[in-house]
Amino acid sequence: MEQDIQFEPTVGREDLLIAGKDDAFREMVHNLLAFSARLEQIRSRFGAFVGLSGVQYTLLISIRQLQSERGVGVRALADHLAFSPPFVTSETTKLVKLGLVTKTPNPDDQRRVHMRVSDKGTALLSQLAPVQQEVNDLLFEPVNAANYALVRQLAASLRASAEKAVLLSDYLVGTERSDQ
Amino acid sequence: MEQDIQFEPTVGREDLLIAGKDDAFREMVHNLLAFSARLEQIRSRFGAFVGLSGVQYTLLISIRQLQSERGVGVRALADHLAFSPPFVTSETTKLVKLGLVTKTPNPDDQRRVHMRVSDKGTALLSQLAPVQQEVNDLLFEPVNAANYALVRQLAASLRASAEKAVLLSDYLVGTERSDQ
DNA sequence: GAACATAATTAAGTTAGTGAAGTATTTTGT
DNA sequence: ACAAAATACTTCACTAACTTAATTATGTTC
Repeated sequence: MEQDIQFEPTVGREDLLIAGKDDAFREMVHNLLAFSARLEQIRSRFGAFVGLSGVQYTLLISIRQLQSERGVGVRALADHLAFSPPFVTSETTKLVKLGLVTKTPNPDDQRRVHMRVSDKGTALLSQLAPVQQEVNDLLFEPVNAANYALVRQLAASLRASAEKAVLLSDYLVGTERSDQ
Repeated sequence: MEQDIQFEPTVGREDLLIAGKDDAFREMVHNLLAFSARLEQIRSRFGAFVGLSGVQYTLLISIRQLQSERGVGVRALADHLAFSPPFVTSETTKLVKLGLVTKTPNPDDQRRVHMRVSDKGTALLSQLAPVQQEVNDLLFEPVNAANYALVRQLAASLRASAEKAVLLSDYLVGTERSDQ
């Protein structure tokens, strides 16, 4: 009987196939997809709590995360979140107008800008902290002392491999698509 | 010295704090965020490869995933992906017009609709399979035979806990926000 | 069988997000 | 030294993504 194979497998590596089928893999991807949709919903709620859109909230915490001593640039932030630079400019400008973020020119390169979360922005985020605690405690309930290190390591390496996968998919779509 | 604490921790559970700080947790969240942004980029590429938008591609594979013998309804699909039902209606109607999806009325309840991926849709997806294989192999490179079961289990339980966390955040934003 | 609830759609609008072009600055090659 | 090319950000003009509100049709309840 050959009819077992319903679809072409969407993954090739033997490690990720079970009895030659990708059902388990697909279910995993589908769960990750749903998880990621929920993360976005939650970010919208967090934003709403402090009067921001979900994206603005995401930008704010990403600036906080990426800002070094000096600050983070528009391009770096856009790349991180997979937004276009103009979009980052326009949304962060709103955050500046709200007084939550500062933009200062990079003294070494006047083209660049350094964005940082202002004191007011930090205050706003700390006002949100109790809500985040409650929600995050529940959201990451499956993560515990026993698997925390592993999950963190996994998150970091998946992020890295995903960056490579984007480049590969860009290449594949760019080339193979052209001869259609 | 008390100055060690820069920000209010964004998570409460002891398991997820290291020396009372949430730095590692925040980095993990930030990595998951970046990962999820890359997933979306990749879905756009997959879509582009077969002439669909990223969302349309996502809808197509989600229909395939959720369709039982009968098919999946608009509401169920909307909930799964956190879209509004009208949006699902309009985008899936496009897929129907492209012949990739079928919509048939539920015989038991004439209000409902059963969506299924058509043969043409299945063919389109299997045409994409080789690209998916290459990209997915790289994307999930950190997942291997040793940790596959665990990662799958984690994906499933995180999805479930995220669903609860959305409800909680809805509640918290709804209530605590009102007295501002 | 009237009142209510639910599923999907249509219509109308907003917001999110992009590409193209522009400005200012820095880098490169000669 | 300085024109040419490259880079960082912005402004502008627009498209696509997505939502809320109202509509239609069917099903449920008492």
